[in-house]
Amino acid sequence: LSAPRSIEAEGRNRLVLKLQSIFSLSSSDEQRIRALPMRIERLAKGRDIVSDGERPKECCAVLEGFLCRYKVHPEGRRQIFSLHYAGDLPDLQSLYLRRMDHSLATLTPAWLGYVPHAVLLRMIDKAPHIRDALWRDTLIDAAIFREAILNIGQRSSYARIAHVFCEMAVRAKSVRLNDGNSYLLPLTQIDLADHTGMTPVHVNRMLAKLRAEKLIAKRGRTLTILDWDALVEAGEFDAAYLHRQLQ
Amino acid sequence: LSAPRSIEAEGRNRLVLKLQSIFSLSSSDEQRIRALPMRIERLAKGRDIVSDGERPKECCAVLEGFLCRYKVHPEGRRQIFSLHYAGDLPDLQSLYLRRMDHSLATLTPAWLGYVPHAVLLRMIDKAPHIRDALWRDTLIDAAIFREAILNIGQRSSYARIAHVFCEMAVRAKSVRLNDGNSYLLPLTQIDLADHTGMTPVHVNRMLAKLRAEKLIAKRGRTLTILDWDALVEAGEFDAAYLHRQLQ
DNA sequence: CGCCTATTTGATCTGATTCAAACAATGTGG
DNA sequence: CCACATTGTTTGAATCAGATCAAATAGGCG
Repeated sequence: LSAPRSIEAEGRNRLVLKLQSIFSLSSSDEQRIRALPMRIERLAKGRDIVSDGERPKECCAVLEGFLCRYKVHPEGRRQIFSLHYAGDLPDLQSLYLRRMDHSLATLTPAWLGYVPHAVLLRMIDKAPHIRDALWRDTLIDAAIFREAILNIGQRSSYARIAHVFCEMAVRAKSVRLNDGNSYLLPLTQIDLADHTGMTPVHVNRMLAKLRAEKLIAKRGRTLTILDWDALVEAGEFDAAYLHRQLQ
Repeated sequence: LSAPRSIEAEGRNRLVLKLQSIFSLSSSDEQRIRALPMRIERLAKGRDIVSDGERPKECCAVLEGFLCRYKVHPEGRRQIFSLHYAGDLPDLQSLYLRRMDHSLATLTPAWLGYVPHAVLLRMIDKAPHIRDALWRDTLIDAAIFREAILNIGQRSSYARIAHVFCEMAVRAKSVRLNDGNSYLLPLTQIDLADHTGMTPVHVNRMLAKLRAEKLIAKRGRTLTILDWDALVEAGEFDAAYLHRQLQ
């Protein structure tokens, strides 16, 4: 059950790609990241990595797979806050917020690299540039949350779906998980519904509309964008909030 | 037009109270905060402090008044992301995200203390504890955004309003802006609508219901909580996400 | 193959929006 | 300090986007 070398290497690559997409890393900082000691583990899909209320002692890096952060509402409904590709550090905030106020789970089988808080704290103490990159990452995280508030609070259900597809297209591209106009988006319609505050039935109908209007195609876990400009317009998408470095 | 000494002193006090509510500050760190050089300014209500797209060179501390962060949706609708009392540093993220992806504005006349980025960067370099406190503050900010996503995405309109009243009660208390069960909440129903993703008309009806059921009373800018337990239940409120230090 | 999980479609219902108008409160200048 | 303008609140009626309920169909996968 130990990780094939290639998975670990590719995961570390995406970690570097992700950070480079939001910050200029020096080559020595890049080396530190590549050398970061990790406990590597595989998790099946639908499993919690950390759960609401826990006090984790490590952060997790996504080496492969697709995760989400979510919280379950008293009446049993799940709200997905954000989605995470390989390269992301989705629970960085646990470094300074001891107790989880939400859960982190796999949406597909995933390979994860666990880094103890103590190790991370030592690294950011020695490499202030990496600290700044990580702080910036958590701030972009917050910007993504703000956009989600706007998405759910103000946009029509049709636009909400289009917006998610635009955002994830940009983020997939940052870590080279796209293939031309196609990219990996292993979300069920139920997941999409939980992310956009809609019902699965209504997601299905809006998806049908997006397909009918030839903006996208979706086959299994692959989403193909057929008309980027039209999708951007439909989702009222402006990538500024993702704060990418000029690429 | 210069700030009365008392307003500045009280504002700095609330800044310290706010940070102490989320972090343990040493007395030397407290002194640094109290001595932080600021350019103090008064702003009328309804004015932008920083606007979407700008590249501010300073952060602002709220010394007195009530602010909101918001973004205007293409069709002209405003989404309010968060509300800010005296003691808050609502645009700390501009330290690491150069370009604003939303706006910050006054909801009441306000006194603000502007601190240049360079000054802040120097301070957090010399006082790593303050840096950690500020990082933690931005992380709690993100937690508040997550809760707003859950609020708008999953809760009924009645619960949404109740939830906002609970959150703001806790936050007002942290900086001593409450008076027993009453606290300052200078929001119009339009502001509340823009914050909760509802229409003003519907906010009005839900407010009437909260009053009819004797959970709250609202007179002008003061909100009085008549039945805290019932309000918490109505809003499905759990303060864990605010990550307050044990008080 | 057969089970389980997801997707699709149709019919009905409802919470919230929209439109409209009256009313109250607040602020401003003469 | 009052007249008037402006902004915010309240109420009613019509309408609609999206939810709910139900059932059929299609895909994965052991």
